[in-house]
Amino acid sequence: MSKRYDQYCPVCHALGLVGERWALLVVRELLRGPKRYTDLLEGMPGVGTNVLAARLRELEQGGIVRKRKLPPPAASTVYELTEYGQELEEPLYALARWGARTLGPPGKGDDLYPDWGLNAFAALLNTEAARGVEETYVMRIGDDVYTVQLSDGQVHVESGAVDDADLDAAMGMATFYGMASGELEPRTALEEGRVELFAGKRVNLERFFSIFSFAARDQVTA
Amino acid sequence: MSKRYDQYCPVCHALGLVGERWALLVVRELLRGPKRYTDLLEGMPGVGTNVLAARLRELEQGGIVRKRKLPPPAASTVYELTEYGQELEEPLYALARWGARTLGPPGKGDDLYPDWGLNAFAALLNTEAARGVEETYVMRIGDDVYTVQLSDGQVHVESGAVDDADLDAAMGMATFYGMASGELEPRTALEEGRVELFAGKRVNLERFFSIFSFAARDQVTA
DNA sequence: CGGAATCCTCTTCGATACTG
DNA sequence: CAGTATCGAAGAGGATTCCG
Repeated sequence: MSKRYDQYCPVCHALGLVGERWALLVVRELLRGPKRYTDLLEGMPGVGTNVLAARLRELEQGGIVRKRKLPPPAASTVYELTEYGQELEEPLYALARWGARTLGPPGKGDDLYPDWGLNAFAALLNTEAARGVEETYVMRIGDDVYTVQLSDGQVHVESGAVDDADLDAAMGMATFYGMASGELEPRTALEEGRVELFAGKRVNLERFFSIFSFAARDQVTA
Repeated sequence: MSKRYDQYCPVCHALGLVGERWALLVVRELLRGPKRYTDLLEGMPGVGTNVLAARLRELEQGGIVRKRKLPPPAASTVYELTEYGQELEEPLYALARWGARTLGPPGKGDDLYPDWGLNAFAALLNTEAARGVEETYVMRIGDDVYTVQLSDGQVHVESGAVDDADLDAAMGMATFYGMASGELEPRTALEEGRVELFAGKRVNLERFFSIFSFAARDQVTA
């Protein structure tokens, strides 16, 4: 059984469900779809198989994660978030934005986890600025390529590029981080040649980073 | 030193700062103002003095908490949140709302922590519904009385009542929880005599709980 | 009396090895 | 592939003690 805080309080209750070490990382891994036990192990370096098993058991008891067996051809068991588990997206992204403010750009030895962008763009989305915007962007960051679609106030992200994007830009990770954090002006980055723009520049970088950032969020929400 | 997750990721970084046991409860305690070491101990039953001291040290190193000495008359040291620590309000409240959905109304043996409402109303605030609203409410819940002022999209809560409220209502905790969660219709609660309305009923309960709730939040944010 | 450091026991973690 | 079993190391919780 997981440790509890003996106090009647929503925060205590929430922490009783997902407050233990590794628990929220399991949620992060599952936010973008079901995964197998082994994939989870791989996505969370250092976890230790027994601890992962224990967390999954606790999360399952808490109604956050569900175990499911895939039909025969690929008869493996996967873990997925329940509806209640999916609702952790907002709190988790809020925490991620907060953390990103002091994270700093990645160094060369830092390992990004695969498909980091799938969560990143969703987390950075400024819902107020995105209202009514119907656009598609291709962002090529380091070795990763993402297509970000904005429609009806919702964001949809997937790996890879599409042809008819309103903006198609390539840059390094540190450059992206700088602009998303507000420390680096898109104009400056362009002048210094740190960003390369491809076909379909109907939308400029300023606009993109006014919608996706973790710096402006405070002013906007406040 | 606190345990870390060896992965370059905002969530990992955030959890490295406030992911350890008791850390977020310290933040909860300090959100509404500075507190002394002993007050913290009291507000977090079960913490153990060494663990609290360790957490405070780690939070101080992380730039989340600051230690300050009060001037001579009451020469005691207090702990307070830094600006960066204050920015945890959004993530923490998001987590609290999520937790509240499965918390259920309090039983008789459950101890509410003192001044729970100061955080609760701020956490439940639906910013979209509050836009442009300039009103003051007095909520008498169980033995606690709070004045909730809405102005300029911001909420201000304090203990006690004022005279010129737009709504002044008294109810039990379970009734309040039911209405805030959306499980209990204010109309029904009134018919059953579970809510008592006092002078100044210019605003009805429906309106109040359309602004303060954790049930409707998902539809609104989505 | 407020603000801790110390000591002790117990649980949990992380790593490796092993099994259906 | 999907875990369980085991073991040393680290951390939590509780009580006591110390310092200003």
